[in-house]
Amino acid sequence: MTTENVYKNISLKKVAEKAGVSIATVSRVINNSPNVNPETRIKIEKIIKDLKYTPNRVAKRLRNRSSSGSLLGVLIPDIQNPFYVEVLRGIEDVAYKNKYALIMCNFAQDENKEKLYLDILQSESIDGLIAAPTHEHDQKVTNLVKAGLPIVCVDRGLVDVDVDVVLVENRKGAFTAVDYLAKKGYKRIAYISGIPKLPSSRDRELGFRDALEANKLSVFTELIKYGDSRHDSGVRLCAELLELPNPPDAIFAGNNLITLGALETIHKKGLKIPGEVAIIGFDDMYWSISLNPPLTAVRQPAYEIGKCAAEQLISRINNPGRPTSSMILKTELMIRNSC
Amino acid sequence: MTTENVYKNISLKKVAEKAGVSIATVSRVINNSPNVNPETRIKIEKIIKDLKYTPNRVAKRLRNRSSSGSLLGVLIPDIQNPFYVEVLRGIEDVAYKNKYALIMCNFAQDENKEKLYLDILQSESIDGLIAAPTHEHDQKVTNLVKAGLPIVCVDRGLVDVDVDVVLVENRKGAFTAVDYLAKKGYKRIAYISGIPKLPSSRDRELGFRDALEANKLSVFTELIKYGDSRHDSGVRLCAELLELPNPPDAIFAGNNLITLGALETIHKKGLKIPGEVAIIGFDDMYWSISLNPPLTAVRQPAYEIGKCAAEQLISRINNPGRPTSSMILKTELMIRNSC
DNA sequence: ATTATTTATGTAAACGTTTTTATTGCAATA
DNA sequence: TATTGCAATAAAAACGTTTACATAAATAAT
Repeated sequence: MTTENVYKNISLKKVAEKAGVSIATVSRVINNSPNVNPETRIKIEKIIKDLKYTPNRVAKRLRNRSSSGSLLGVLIPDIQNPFYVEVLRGIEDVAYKNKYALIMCNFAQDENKEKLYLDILQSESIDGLIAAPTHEHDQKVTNLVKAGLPIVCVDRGLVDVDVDVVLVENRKGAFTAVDYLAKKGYKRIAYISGIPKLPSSRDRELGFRDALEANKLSVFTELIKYGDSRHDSGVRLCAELLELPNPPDAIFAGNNLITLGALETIHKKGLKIPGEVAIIGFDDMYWSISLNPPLTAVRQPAYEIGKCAAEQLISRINNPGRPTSSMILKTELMIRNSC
Repeated sequence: MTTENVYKNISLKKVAEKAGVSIATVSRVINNSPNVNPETRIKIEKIIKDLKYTPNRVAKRLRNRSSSGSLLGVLIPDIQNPFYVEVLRGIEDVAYKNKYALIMCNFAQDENKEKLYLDILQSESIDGLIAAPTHEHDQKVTNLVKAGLPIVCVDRGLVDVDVDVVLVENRKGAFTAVDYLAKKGYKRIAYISGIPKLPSSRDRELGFRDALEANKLSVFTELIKYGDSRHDSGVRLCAELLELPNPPDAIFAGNNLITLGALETIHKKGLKIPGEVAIIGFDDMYWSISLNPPLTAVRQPAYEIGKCAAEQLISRINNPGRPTSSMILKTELMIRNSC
């Protein structure tokens, strides 16, 4: 049933034996505590090298509830979304530099899965967590924050508790995009929203409405569609829009995956972009230029988000007392040919 | 300097106290071992529920070198590559179903980073590893296999040791693609290869050559370019190809990222696809249809690869003695409009 | 010369499990 | 009745660390 690995690492004990010294002393040289005889230190260091000793991170974590340079959790909603992949890259780079390993949890927008993963993370005694919670009132994450686990939220904040957070200017970014559309002369602009309970979706909708108002365009409620932030909902909702008796002349897509889905639908219907319908996306991808047509989109600095979040997290781990901070990063309009 | 989390989980001890019983007994009901009084069991189960006890996975792993349902390592070369993201999804789904958490290690084609990550993984006492090693002779991974750590290789095998492996028919897939090109009448077909020391790159080149030969086309060595499997090399090598005095009329791109890079270059030069230059890719993406033009490509069942690998791994963990197996999955030509 | 302080090291407890071994009480067997 | 066997449980060791405490020797202070 259960198994046994043959391989076994060198432990402190082995090193101590070889050096004719107690494990405490060896531990001290490893964590270079003061008060160890320079000669002893050198001798032990040599043995450590010879034996290729590496400390056991599991034992370390068991002993020290939070041990420096150990394990970070990452809880993301959808690893198929290139945005989160970029965020992950940013996190990973920083984590690696600081000798943290990453437990990756992709909860696929499933709140049950999220809960289970959080249990696992807690039970793995992670040192900190970067999370994009399912929504602003996420109980489980909120509780963890309250319990004192270092946490940084990305893409979406938490409302019932004070927590570090890294976001982008969703409202402003959306405004820029839709304003651009309006200035180009489009009159019937649609919005395909991601999951409406997400603050990012709502903020983008606000930006969308701001821009329509600023340009004295009316908002047509039938042109606002709410989906689930995934590719299929882009496909489906875009079809619904285009089949309207009076379809939109331009579409603002709420995220990456929705944009791709919408493009798919438009192409399937054989419509010309931007001639018959224009499209602008929230979220840029490095291959947006190779899309048909090259996509105009609001770029989120995804890599930066991940990087900042990881830095914030590590800073909090090292200094749990410091006041919480929220970083709001800027977006950028990447103008190409889809509108 | 170091920190202390306030939060602390319920331990076996607490449960045992509450139940007026020894921790051994509690442990027994948890792992439902036989020989525990049904009444005691019920009583303890209730307390476990009341106290919301969850076992500490760290302690578990420390005690049992390999404890069922704990930690798996994933070592992948490039998380920016959508192919690996799909593989990861497959792995993650299976892992989650079996209560394994995943430590994600993205070594970004950097052998040093790979080594460091492997050290970390080992020191985390992972139960098993899914890896796409840097090359067939990867010392570190080879050693781990020899040491008895359950390992499954994906995308690339290991040559100095017997190991489970999940691959696709690279040679045949490449043949199909290039044969398709040839049958369409293209005469000067180029190949942009990924890292040449990877077996997958080499196999795809073999398939490429097979197809040229089968169609009585000559291979022009100046039309075979070797890169590093990344986006930039696609951009660069495609440019080199197109600037040749006698440029190719069709390009077979060795992977995902290369295809995207090549597309970028072709578009920058304002060439018509497939009129002025055709392109066919190895690796399909779910949004290939939205590219300009919709991309014809060889589809690897990436999700399946991940799924199979994870299943193989778990099966090996539960049964370390079983003979190694290699699974070779089929590819599929997705015909669209880029050639 | 005596006491206090510092320095280097060792001992042992603790983290939360699993598991081997030991200890009960009780029924069954002789 | 004495012995054996079994079922249920407890006790304790082990996994590999860190660290508070103890000890001993060496140095400094009185």
